[in-house]
Amino acid sequence: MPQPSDFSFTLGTRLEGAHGRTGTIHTPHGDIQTPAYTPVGTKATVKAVLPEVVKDLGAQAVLSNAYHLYLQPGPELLDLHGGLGKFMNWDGPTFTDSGGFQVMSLGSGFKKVIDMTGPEAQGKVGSDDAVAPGKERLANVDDDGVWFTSHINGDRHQFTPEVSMRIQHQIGADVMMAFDELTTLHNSRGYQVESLERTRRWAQRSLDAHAQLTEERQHRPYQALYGVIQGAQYEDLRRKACRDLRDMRAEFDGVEAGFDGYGLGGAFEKENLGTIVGWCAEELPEDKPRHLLGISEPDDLFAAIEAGADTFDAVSPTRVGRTGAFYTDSGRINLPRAEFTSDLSPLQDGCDCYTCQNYSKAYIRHLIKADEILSGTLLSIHNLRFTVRLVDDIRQSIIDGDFYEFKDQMLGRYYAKQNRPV
RNA sequence: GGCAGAUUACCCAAGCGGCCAACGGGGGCUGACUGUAAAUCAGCUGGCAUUGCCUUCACUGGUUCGAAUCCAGUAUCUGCCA
Repeated sequence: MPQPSDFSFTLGTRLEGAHGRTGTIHTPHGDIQTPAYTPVGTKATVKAVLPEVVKDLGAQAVLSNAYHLYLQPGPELLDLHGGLGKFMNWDGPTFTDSGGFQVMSLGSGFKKVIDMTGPEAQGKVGSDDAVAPGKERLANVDDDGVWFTSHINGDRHQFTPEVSMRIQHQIGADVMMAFDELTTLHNSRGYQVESLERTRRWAQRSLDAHAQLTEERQHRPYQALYGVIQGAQYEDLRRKACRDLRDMRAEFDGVEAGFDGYGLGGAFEKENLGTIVGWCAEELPEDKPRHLLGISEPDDLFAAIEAGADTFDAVSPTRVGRTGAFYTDSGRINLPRAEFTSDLSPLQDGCDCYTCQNYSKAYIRHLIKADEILSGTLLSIHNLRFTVRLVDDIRQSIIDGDFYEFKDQMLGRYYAKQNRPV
């Protein structure tokens, strides 16, 4: 019978002088050495990359999205396949996001665009006027849940914590996220307070629904549930959110249990990302994993790992790759630039990825210019490998005791863009 | 040989007397992208300069206060008729 104890976290090496640590997450589909970056495969595919390649480049897990898979092809089909992993031919651990991100990206995230045309930013984003009136919000929040208008066919769907949990159970990922509301940096403190209270109630409902579904679906391996912490940039709200979720309990077959881990959510400003993660690390239990949602830029990874985050997902490596840019130790670079027209060198000298082992900048640039889809594949592979390797190296530096030296060296080079020959 | 119609910036193409350095594509250049409505999106693309100025719409000449737009001639191209 599946039970919360089927999922666990073992602490490894602690980072001196901070909350950072290494560890191992044990899931029914294998272990994850942390810290770890997990590629995003929203619709049960890491866009443009074969799952075997994702595995070969060192990714330990992938994260998909409940909202997108609910709309298409429907969670029943994944259940029929025996879960997300079997469905997409990924035999390692899997995560799903709850659909909480879409509350923002299809709802208030749109408001952000409108806000930018306001007095403060007037004249800076001329196109928003043209775009804004024609678009409508595709997500509307109330206390019970969120009404989504499908971007695929316009159908209306209500997402509630219970709906999200049912869908995530059907999808069958090893780690699920509680249904939350993601706010933006543009929301007022008043709205953040209101939203956080809603997210707290949704977390309890998610946990209750999860306990019930775990009982109902005993033929499946145990699926872990992370509570998602919001609270924007406010210390009191973040700390309260952590304590609330830390103490939350539900009854699993007569046994009380809480969340199996925690998702750190919200829109972050780079300057205070580490600080916010640090507040959370102080409040959250040390023996539960902490997943920072949607973050993967090198400086953010260092800051968040140092402050105590264990796993990360973000679309950046794949999206940036599909849209023509690549990561290097010296910063992110747009490959379509004319200077690379006949550059026969790999994206990054010394990179061990499949792309760099076999292709030149000039070739991949040609693919982009010629509109060939292989460019997206090759750049995604490189960017994923870059990010996975960076986090692996950070993990090793914690074990070796030279995290801070590695951080200074890496970030010094990465952000010294102005010194880069162009 | 006759008749008709074309000629616009790198390419295609709108414009048919002033609001035109000239719509829109393509191409080119640059930038953005962090729980993916994203193989997407944005800006620039005659020259020079801080509002502005200068040289352009095949060429030459005219009409007009004012022409890419009207007239005449020239060149080239395309149809149709011999």
